[in-house]
Amino acid sequence: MPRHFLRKLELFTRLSAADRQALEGVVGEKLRRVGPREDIVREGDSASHVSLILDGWACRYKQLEDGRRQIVAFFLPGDLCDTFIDVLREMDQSIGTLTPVTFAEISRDTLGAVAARHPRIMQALWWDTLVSASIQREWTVNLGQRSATERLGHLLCEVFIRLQGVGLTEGDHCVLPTTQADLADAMGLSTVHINRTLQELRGSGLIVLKGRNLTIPDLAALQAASLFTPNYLHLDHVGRHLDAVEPLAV
Amino acid sequence: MPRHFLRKLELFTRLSAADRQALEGVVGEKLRRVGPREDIVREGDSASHVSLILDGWACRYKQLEDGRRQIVAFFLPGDLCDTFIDVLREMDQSIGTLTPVTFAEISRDTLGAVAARHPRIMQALWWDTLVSASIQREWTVNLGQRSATERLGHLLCEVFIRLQGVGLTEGDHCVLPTTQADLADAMGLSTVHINRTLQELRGSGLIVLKGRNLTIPDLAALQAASLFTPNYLHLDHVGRHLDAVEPLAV
DNA sequence: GCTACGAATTAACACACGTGAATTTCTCGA
DNA sequence: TCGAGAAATTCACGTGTGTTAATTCGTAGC
Repeated sequence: MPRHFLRKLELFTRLSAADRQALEGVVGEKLRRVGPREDIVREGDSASHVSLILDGWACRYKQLEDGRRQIVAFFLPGDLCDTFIDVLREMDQSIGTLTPVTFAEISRDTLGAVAARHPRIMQALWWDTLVSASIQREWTVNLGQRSATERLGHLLCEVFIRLQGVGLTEGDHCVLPTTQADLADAMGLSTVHINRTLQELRGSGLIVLKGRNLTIPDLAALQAASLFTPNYLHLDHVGRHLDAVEPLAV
Repeated sequence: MPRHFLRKLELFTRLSAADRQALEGVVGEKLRRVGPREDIVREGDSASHVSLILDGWACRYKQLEDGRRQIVAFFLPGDLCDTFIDVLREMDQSIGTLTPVTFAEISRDTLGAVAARHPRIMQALWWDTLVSASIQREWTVNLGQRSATERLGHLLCEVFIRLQGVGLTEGDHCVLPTTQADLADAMGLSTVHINRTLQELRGSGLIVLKGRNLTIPDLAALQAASLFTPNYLHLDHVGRHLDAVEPLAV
């Protein structure tokens, strides 16, 4: 069931059959399905649950008092939403869906128990968390320094490579189910300018975007044009770096 | 010695005398002192060390190929630099000083051992990590949605309150040892525009900035003008939220 | 196949912010 | 006290991106 998630974790470590089985059990517990543009629950119980996206796209966002919205992270299939982190009191940031989404609501107790019995899972979860933090920092760079074209190109590279990591690309194309307004909120640009920028990327042949279908004919070229380097996604880890990544006293 | 650090952790939990003593021992191990505008070491040994800022300001930044620099985080006295996180291979992001800095280089083994024997320290370290992540997300919002004035005002609110948390403010003023160029790199603005924006904040009486001395006569007013809400700093936690924050299977 | 509504696209105009460069002010060591 | 370099400030001008609003396109429902 959580094949994207498993596939992602295996980018980093090798899971045993028992590991995989344990994770599948956990995911089966409580499945939820919601439509597009809905908020995934986060009050009260939020501290006790983690959400694992099985299908569809979601995002973490913050809404300012005057209505401006900033998307600070995209959640793709296989991503864990650490909803539990800071929603303790004020829940300043929310998690909402962009498309219809199927996700598993996992109680932290359950996940904690599994992780305790399966060290590799624990390590993989850690890796995932650290990568998410790294992505967050890269978004800061993206918003702070890159021009609209670079910025959007950078995002498309990231999304494509992340989707690739969970087996959701085919050759040089993938889906891009977001609205241009969603992209605008993520990039800190207006929808009009997102549109202009997409045209520009299309015009220079760096992307082909028809409806929800995105094709990147020459990923290396798009990367170069966007000053994108994939290192921050840390896909180059394979097992032996485990010890270096493992956090304090597990 | 690590009084700022201890003070910060105690914002969140109550440490015993033994806890404090353990931390002080750890910090004494290896002190380092570097000048302004230097990089704090991060190769090879970086994965095995954590740096604790004792005095001075540092930052995490990324430099693009063409020279543009984005500061993605400020490290103030009492802050832990989780250098160990992603500098494993490519070390895409660096940590550098803004002023002369004194810091303790703590081996992760040592810190891990201490944390294992002192659960409250472990929890406090966790809290600190989660707050850092929350701040990072807020920076994304800041760069994406806020105007230059709001953005800079927001940063000043954040810095002031963080300094307050470690006892480095006096009444309504504190130091701001950064260069306008540093602020520019952090805010994704040009130095010229930082200057203009500072003038504007001065003009409206929201700040008084003379040399390195920053006064905020009416913090609430500055907060309002900057759409700042302190909730993301999670200073409202006191002990009893521990269980909710404690991460997976420690 | 037609309707209706959201999404994408386009256009005209405004302005926040960037750029380059000169000038002034600070800082601090000799 | 002076001088030199760094930081701050100011100016003139250019431009990337925002805003508003109209138009076209796509698509789901009837």
